[in-house]
Amino acid sequence: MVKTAKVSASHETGGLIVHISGLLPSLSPAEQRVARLVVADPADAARRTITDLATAAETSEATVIRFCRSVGMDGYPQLRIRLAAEAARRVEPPDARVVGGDIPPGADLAQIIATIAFSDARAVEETAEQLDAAVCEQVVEAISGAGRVDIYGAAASGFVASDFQQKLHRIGRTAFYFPDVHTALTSAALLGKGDVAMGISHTGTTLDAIEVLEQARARGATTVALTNFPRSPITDVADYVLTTAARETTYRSGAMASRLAQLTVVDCLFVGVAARNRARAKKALEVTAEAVQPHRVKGRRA
Amino acid sequence: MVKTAKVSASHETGGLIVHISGLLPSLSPAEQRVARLVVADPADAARRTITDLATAAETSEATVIRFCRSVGMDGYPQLRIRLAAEAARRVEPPDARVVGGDIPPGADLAQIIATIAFSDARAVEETAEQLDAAVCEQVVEAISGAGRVDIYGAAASGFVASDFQQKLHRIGRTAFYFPDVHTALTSAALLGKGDVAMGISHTGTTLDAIEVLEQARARGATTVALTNFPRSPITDVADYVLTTAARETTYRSGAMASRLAQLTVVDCLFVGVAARNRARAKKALEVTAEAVQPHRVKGRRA
DNA sequence: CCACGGATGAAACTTACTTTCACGGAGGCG
DNA sequence: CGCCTCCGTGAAAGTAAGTTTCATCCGTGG
Repeated sequence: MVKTAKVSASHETGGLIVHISGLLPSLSPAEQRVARLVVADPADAARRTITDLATAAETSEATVIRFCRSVGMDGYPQLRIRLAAEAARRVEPPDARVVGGDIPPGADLAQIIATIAFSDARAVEETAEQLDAAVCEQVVEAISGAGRVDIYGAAASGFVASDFQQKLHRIGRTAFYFPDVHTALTSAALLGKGDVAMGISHTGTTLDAIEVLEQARARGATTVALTNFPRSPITDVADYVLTTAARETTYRSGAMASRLAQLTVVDCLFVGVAARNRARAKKALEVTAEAVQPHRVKGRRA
Repeated sequence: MVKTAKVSASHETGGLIVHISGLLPSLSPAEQRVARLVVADPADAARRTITDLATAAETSEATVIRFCRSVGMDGYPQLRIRLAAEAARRVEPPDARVVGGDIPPGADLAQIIATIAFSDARAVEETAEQLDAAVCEQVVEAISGAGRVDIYGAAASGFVASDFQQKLHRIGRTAFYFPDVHTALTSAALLGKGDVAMGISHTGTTLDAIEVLEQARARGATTVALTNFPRSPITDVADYVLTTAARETTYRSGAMASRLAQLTVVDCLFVGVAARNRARAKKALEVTAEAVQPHRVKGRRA
């Protein structure tokens, strides 16, 4: 558990708002009220005094301080300053009404496209911003040295898991993805020291993924979690925690932005692993590309 | 105090640093020392407490307050916040070397992350920009009215296809995805007028996808292609062509940005379809979300 | 039903910020 | 030449903001 402790130290710059929204579910009700105010209008919050903000959130100053600590700040003044900085950096979204998070009932397709692209792109950028390079590095190292890598994810996260599996496989690393929990658990039971198990769950509450990591950990394997919520249950069973920064809107079950954010992280890990052994990875990619050549139409593409 | 009065009105936003340097000569010696510190490193000044800054400027807190008033602020906290905001606005452009597209051999993970995030986010944004809303609208309409939707994609595009299938399924539309060409062809043969077949291929040269669309078209189904290359072979067999805008870099076989771009398009179509029948889609999402509830850890994510 | 633990706000407390005021030195005037 | 005035200055008092402590409340599980 010690190694994950330092994860919190990352967030030195940027992504504070997203970071807060990520922590939101893990906060107590009163703190959530504060968090919502802050997220809704960071610039405004930065202008307020602690008493003022406490009143606005219908709570006490003490709770506001607790909130500050919960999101990793020393105290209120620091939060204020970080919020001011964050707010200043903010790019004005194309259409405030649309981008507010939700898609209005009467929206036409052009609006929908703008909204989605905005939140998708933001998720990717913000995820990268708050990603802890040190933790990534360790995960890359673990994967590079692993005899075997098991990846698990359900539903939408399953695609991501599967995508990562395919990528690793293509550069010659032994990786598995099992859509079925039972098979995954069986496989996890066969992992050992030096192997890696990775669980992907946006909410971090998917029982199946947690079980798989637990099993893998019990066998001595290194466990990695990829989730949007830094304090969700899955992080309890992970040696390394990688977080995404997606604020899903309505249709959240559609898991749109979160999925892109997860893929971004996967890309980073993939390139990291590939970069560790450029020659071998490059060779593997060329060979695999050749293999599918007969399935392509020759000639123009422009 | 009269001299400073008029200054306060202007400079509501931005240019604070410049403003201060302009006023510098008109300030008293002790205030100038404060001003110089502030101008030299606004971000650092924002971090300091008033006592701290006073000590650093070898003066008293009172002078710092006077300085605040001299430059038109209400008090120290306001100055702090404005400085933080100002400092944050100075965005340093991402490392050109990294962002150029390719990843240099000696790159560390932080660089890799920045590069990937940049190209991924760009792909998403640019794809949305060039996406033809009218074509999307027609595709959405076709899918909404379809008795059945067959989606085909190979390898990386297969994930996207599968993702789309799952999404449509979740909102109650009959959609299929077959990882196997043979099965896909068989299925395509059973399509008819009013049905939709969608082929996803980054290069637009994947034979399998083309064959599936050809088959579907021959049966009277509406065919849709999703590709990065607007004039690639697959577009010849498609009634509607949707394009992505991803410029893949090295490791292109890794299909990173292209995949995100494809997913963005899929998201747009999905939301478009869902928006056509909000009530039904919402209901379906709720029901499906409930269905997996037992597989989640209960309680808040602490 | 009780014991427990977490969440919460009131109040005590500390620190940061602001104001007041007295000192000292520069310049002006008698 | 000396006194008077005014401005800049920091010490110290005063006020407001932020922080800690602790008693209470409420839901949970034994």
